[in-house]
Amino acid sequence: MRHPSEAPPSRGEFAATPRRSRPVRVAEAIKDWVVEKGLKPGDRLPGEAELIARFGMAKGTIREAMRILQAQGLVTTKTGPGGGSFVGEVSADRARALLGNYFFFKQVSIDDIYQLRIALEPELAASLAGRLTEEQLGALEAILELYAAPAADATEERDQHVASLRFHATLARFGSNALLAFFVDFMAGILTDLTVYQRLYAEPNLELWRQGRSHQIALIDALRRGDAEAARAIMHEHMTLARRLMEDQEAVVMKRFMQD
Amino acid sequence: MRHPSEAPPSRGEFAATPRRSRPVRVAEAIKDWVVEKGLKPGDRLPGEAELIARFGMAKGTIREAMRILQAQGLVTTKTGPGGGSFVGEVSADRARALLGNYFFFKQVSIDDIYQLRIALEPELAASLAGRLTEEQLGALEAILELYAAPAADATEERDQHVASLRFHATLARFGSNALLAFFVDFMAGILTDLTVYQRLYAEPNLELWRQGRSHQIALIDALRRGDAEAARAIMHEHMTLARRLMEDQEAVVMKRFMQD
DNA sequence: TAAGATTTGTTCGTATGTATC
DNA sequence: GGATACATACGAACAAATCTT
Repeated sequence: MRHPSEAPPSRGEFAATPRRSRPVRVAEAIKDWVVEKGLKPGDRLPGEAELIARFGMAKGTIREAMRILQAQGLVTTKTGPGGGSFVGEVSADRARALLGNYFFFKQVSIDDIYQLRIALEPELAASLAGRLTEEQLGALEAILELYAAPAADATEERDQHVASLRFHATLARFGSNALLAFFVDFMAGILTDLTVYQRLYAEPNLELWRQGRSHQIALIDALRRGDAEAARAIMHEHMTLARRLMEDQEAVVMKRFMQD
Repeated sequence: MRHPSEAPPSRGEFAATPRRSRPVRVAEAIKDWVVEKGLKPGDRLPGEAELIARFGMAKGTIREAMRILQAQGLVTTKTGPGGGSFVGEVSADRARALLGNYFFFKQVSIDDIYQLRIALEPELAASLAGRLTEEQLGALEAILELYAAPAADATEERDQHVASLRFHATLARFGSNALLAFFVDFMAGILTDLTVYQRLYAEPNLELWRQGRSHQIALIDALRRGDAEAARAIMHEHMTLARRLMEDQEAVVMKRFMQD
């Protein structure tokens, strides 16, 4: 026998489960262990050597398990002394990418996206009224400055639109409802990808620029005044306008897998 | 030299990137390759042996790369003849789990969840009015039957509440807007986890049962009649009621990592 | 600056498990 | 049941990154 350390692979774990491979079982065990121990982001995980001993498995197997956790953003790993694996909070970027891949093979239309934006963004705006610091309001105004003048050509138009989406993403991140913030941010991310990779909004549109900008200026004012209903109404109008301007853009989306 | 097959590890990929490990680089290359080739779910990927040759890397490295893709739900793997790796559509379950982990360390309140449900579920209901088949309507009515009688004890109450959440999840899946459907389903999933793992709604509440059920019956009727605005209004009332009944439940959520 | 220690990263060769024919 | 084709797992050595002295 070459593998004397072959512990009885626990035929009695649970009969119902379709029998997963060892690395995924190890990964799940580690997840459970983290929850059980109440570990928090930054806390140390056992090193490779210890895991090899604890699970009685080969190095490669353990490494594959850690790769699974890394791919899901749950642990980070560093080499060198003091290095090792650590519990990691899943970043917003990674969560966006992971979720984006779910929609890769689904057909999502521009209209689908705007159905959600119209439902969510006004809610976000309303819930933020009167709750932003001057610094945060200033950050929003700084983004507005990026498209203070109308775009000269299609390229500049595209850059401005990306910046405008960043306005919404920034607003989302200021929200205290992490769920709402993520969803809004996610959709801004999709539209950003589209503009960058797909040349949406190719035609400079002076009217869009003028109205969009005035909406956002009015929105900042309402937020500063703490007028939730005004903020909601302005955002609703803003979204409705944006959707109407893209009515002919039936394009399906997701031109790539999202990385990280 | 022990590693003569060490091809120049392409020092010229991109200088800016923080230098990822080989497995993640391979995983990203495969993702790009899938997109480039326009592969679809079920299509074959090169086997281990071929990938080893193509990338000039060791088996372990390639295996770690495939683990990353598996963990993200992008490929599935089978052993045996005719086996190998295949492009896989990310399942809704996996997407839910992956996204759920993002919120693990964040504090999400019941109120946060209901802020979203109130914004989204009425929209979903409205967009489904008049667009469901008799079969789909029947499926919804079948779920309603699961709690036709008031719950006798707390356990039964809990089961009924889970079933009631399944009503919403089912409705979500009938939606044609994949984004909206996922978000609604995701929140039903969170609440289901809470009820199952955390004994929420411990007190049988006859009034909740009566009103909730009558809402859902009226909703099905509106959906069948094709009355979008009625469906929206009923769902809004339903959600508002549900939120009010949990106002004291400030509990934070996410008691475990979601598996698969 | 340089050497050493520590920890993950990668490789190679071999053996085992599993599903198909 | 045996042969085949594939993933899965093991183990030992070597490489690279990073911290300490």
